[in-house]
Formats: sequence, C-alpha cells, structure tokens
Amino acid sequence: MGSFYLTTPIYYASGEPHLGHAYTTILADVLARYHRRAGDDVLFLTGTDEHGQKIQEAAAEHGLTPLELCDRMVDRFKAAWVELGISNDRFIRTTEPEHIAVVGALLERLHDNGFIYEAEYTGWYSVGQERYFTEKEIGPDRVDPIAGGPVTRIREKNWFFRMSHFRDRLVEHIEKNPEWIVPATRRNEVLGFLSQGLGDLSISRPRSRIHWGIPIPWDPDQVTYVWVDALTNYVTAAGAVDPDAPRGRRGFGEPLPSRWPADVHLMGKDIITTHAVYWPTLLMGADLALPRKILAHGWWVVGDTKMSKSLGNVVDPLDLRERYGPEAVRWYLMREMATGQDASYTPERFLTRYDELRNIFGNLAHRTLSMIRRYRDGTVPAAPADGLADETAAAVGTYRRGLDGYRLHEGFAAAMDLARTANGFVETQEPWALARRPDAAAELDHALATLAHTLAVLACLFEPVTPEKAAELATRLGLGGIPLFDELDRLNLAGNVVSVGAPLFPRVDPD
RNA sequence: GCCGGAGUAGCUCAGUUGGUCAGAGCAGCGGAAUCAUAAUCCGCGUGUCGGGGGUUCAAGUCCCUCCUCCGGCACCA
Repeated sequence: MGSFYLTTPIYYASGEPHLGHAYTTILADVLARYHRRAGDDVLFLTGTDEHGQKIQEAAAEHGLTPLELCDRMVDRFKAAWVELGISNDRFIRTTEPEHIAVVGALLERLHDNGFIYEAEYTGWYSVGQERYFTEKEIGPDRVDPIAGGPVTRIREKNWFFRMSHFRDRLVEHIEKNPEWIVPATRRNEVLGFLSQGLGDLSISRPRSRIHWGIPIPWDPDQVTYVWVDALTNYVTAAGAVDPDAPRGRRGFGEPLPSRWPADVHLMGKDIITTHAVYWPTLLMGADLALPRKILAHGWWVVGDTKMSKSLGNVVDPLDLRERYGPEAVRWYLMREMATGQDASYTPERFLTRYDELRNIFGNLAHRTLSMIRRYRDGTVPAAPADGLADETAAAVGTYRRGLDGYRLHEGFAAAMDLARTANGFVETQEPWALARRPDAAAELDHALATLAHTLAVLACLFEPVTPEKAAELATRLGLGGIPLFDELDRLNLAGNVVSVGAPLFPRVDPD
C-alpha cells in the first residue's frame, strides 16, 4: 500500500467560495478518491488563508474581530465542500496555533541559515487604499486601480528572503525533472521567468500598518507577509516540523517522520509562480524536501463573453448542482476540461455531458438491473462473467494511466467508453431474445452475469467523480461496497440479489 | 517588445519518436431493436489538417516565413 499526500491552495477567507476554488478542490477530491480506491493511504489537505490586510479591513467594516470574520468564512467554505462531496482529510487554517508556531520555526530556520536580511522595500503605495500596488496594477498613469487615487513611491523596512541565492539550483531541478511542473507550458513559463533573473522576496510588513499576521520571531514589530505564512501550511499539515523541539531537531535538514513531501500541489495557473518559485526556494532555504509535483490547471472561460455580458446570462456551472445534482457538475468539470488546459463553459456542453451520464451509464445500469429482475428473478446468475473481459481490462488500464498521469479527462472518457461498449454488448446479445428460447438459458446467464460484473467495475471507475451514485449502484448490485481496483479481478456477483430502483441520473426538464 | 502555446469535419476536440492519421464525441440523415430514463445499437463526412515555401521515398506530425487567437514576463489572494 502506497501513500499519497495532495493539497489544494488554502483559499483567502475574504471572499465567498467560487468556481475557481471549487474546480481545484474537486480535482483534488477526485484524485484523492482515486488513490484511496487504488489502496493508497491518502492525506488530502485544503483550508483557508486567514491573515492580512483585507481580512483585517473586512472585519473592521463588519464590526467583527478578524478571527470572528474568518470563522464565518470557514463555515462557508466547509459547507460548500460538503455540498460538493469533498472528502478532505484535513482542513487547515493559518490561524491555528500549530501553524503559527511552524511558520515561526521556519522563519527562524531561514534566519539561522543566513538567508534573511533587513532592507527597505520600495513600492507604489496608495494612501487611500492603504496598500501597495504593483507596477502592472497602477498602469502607465500611476493611479490605484480601485479608486483611481494617487499612489506615491514610499519606502519601509522589511525583512527579505535571499531567494536569488537559489535560482540556479531551482533551474537545475526543473530541467532535470521534466515532469515536476505540469503541464509543460507552465513549466516553460517558469523557466522563462527564471531566465530573466530572480530577485529576493520581501517576507514581512510593519505591524504598524498590518497587525493581523504572524509576528516575525526576532522582530515583533514586523509581521509575516502572505507567502511564507500561506505556503507553509503544506508542511504544517504534514507534520514535518516540530516547533516545540529545540533548534536543530525541528525537522529541518534531518526529516522527522511525516507526510512530507507532498506528492502533488494542485493550483490554478495564476499562482504557479508562487508554488514553483517562491515555495521551492523557501524549502531549499530551510533544508526541507521539495514537493514531488506541481500541477497548475487552467480556467473556465465563457465562449462568447460579449453576448453573455450584454444579456447578463453568464451561468456558473455551480448553479446547475441544484437541478442536476453536485455529482453531475463534478462529472462535467472533470470530463470536459483537459486537465491543465483552459476550457470553455456552455450550458449546451453541460447538457451533453449530463446526457451521456444519464443515457450511456445510467441507462446501462437501469436496463441491466431490469433484465436481471425480469429474466432471473432479481438474482445475478452463477455463470462466467467474462463476456467483456478484454474490453474491461483495456478500459481499466487506460483509466489508470489517465489518472496516474493527471489526464483525468482521458481516464473518464475510458470509463464512459466501457459503458458504451457494454451497451453494444446488450444489443448483440439480445437478452430479450435469449429469454424466449429455453435452450439459450446458459447464454442468457452469461450475458447477464457479464453485464452485472461490468457494472461493478463501472462503480469503481466512477466513484472518484460520482461517489454517491457509484455507491448507490454498488448497493443495487448487492455488493457490500464499491470494489477497490485490486478486487476487480476476483469479483463474484453470482447469487447477489439486485434492486432496480429509480434511474441513477434522472431525466431533467431543462426549463 | 521578449518568450511560449494554439489554429484538424457544423460544434467541442484526439492525433506518441514523420509512413492505414485523416479520427472520436455531439449535432444531422438513414436503419435495427424493444430489456431500459423515447433511453440503446448500427450505417453515412468531397474536412485545402490557418496561408505559403522547404527537407524527405513519405509531413497535421520536422525546418523557414506570414496571418489570427491566447498565455507568461516577480512580490498580484
């Protein structure tokens, strides 16, 4: 049995959960469920990033303490994840005492290693917005992009991380490990970014300006700026750092038994630089291992922006979960987007994907169960179930290669294709014709046993995306649970009493 | 501006290292069947594989060039 540790970013607690958060989290959930089904011991981590100026200000506006505001937002995120069937093993909050202590320990390690220094940060500051803006944000007119007010060039004391020191090491690591950053286009971008040189990273802000943050251990007048605080959650949750141990035995350099390093960090392509540059260099600076893989996915875009905007009818796929169910949305998101690339969302495409779920997979289950009931009194016949053995083995192979290689859309296409193949098997076998011939009883048994077995395999293949429906299918097949991959070959459904039930994916009136 | 990616049937897209690669699904047309959620299955595509040039016995598949679209270019939650 292997072990698998995967993460989503922790989401900033100043806004409501949206499709971007949901896609990453569902992607992670599907992978987590797949690995559990493959027998791995999985740690699936998500959570919230709760420090910083925006939280501080939003809390003040609502007359709450920052932590009170975060508590509310955490409830929103957790509720959203429950509704979407997310099976995270751990939900981390950056306000947890353990995390705060680990961030302190990490900072001390970087400091002890000589990679921290004090300098002046220079940037464009908006007095009106009480924050810095980047060159890109203020544009050529040099006004703050929110209110259009003036920005001024100011300096303040910050602590800096000597990120530049690690540039060559990072480039070498990326070049020697072509699969470390996927997809390749993001890897190229990171290499291009690094080829232009790498500066140091400001890692603190004056407490006088931002009080809601983790103090710098050796300088209480400064608080940790976002990146070190947020990214460190991955090692906190892994148990890789023991902040209570004496310096030198906290897990840096000489690893403690833990879940670190992560097998994969998942994120949207907007924060690839953070995860593929800042984070690895921080880990290098603290003598911690690097994550095994960094996967940046694409965005959902709406095809005809102009038209949608003028009509005001931009539909969020998440809204469809009320009518079609959360698992239909999960299926659409995983099936339609080539993992890593952008995809365009349209209601028509969603309906196409729902229809295949309903007509190909759902209907296969329903017609099979109905025939077992009608022709064999609801009991799976004791007969060889090998009518589709080759096709099933091929589908499982393609499926696993797809998910192992983070091409989820290919894996799920293979699962759906197996259902198509099974429908074809029904047509060629014509069980209804066999049933009229007393001499064809063995053939009918063979056909029905084969179909029941195929459905059990499909329950396994669909479980990562549509867990509740897969569980329902397994129950109707008289199984105690959804089979693991290792169990597929020795599945025996003979004698199982099945129930037909309502269609797994009902017809939905699109109006 | 620099770097990178994409442009394949009406639509969404697959197409490893060049040689049944001209494909799948959806839509459309025709047919079969009736176990099933009017679901399923089978058959049907004269596509300049963005334009042009080149390498090769052979190129969506490599090279050059042009056009169009998109992404990245540091402290952005």
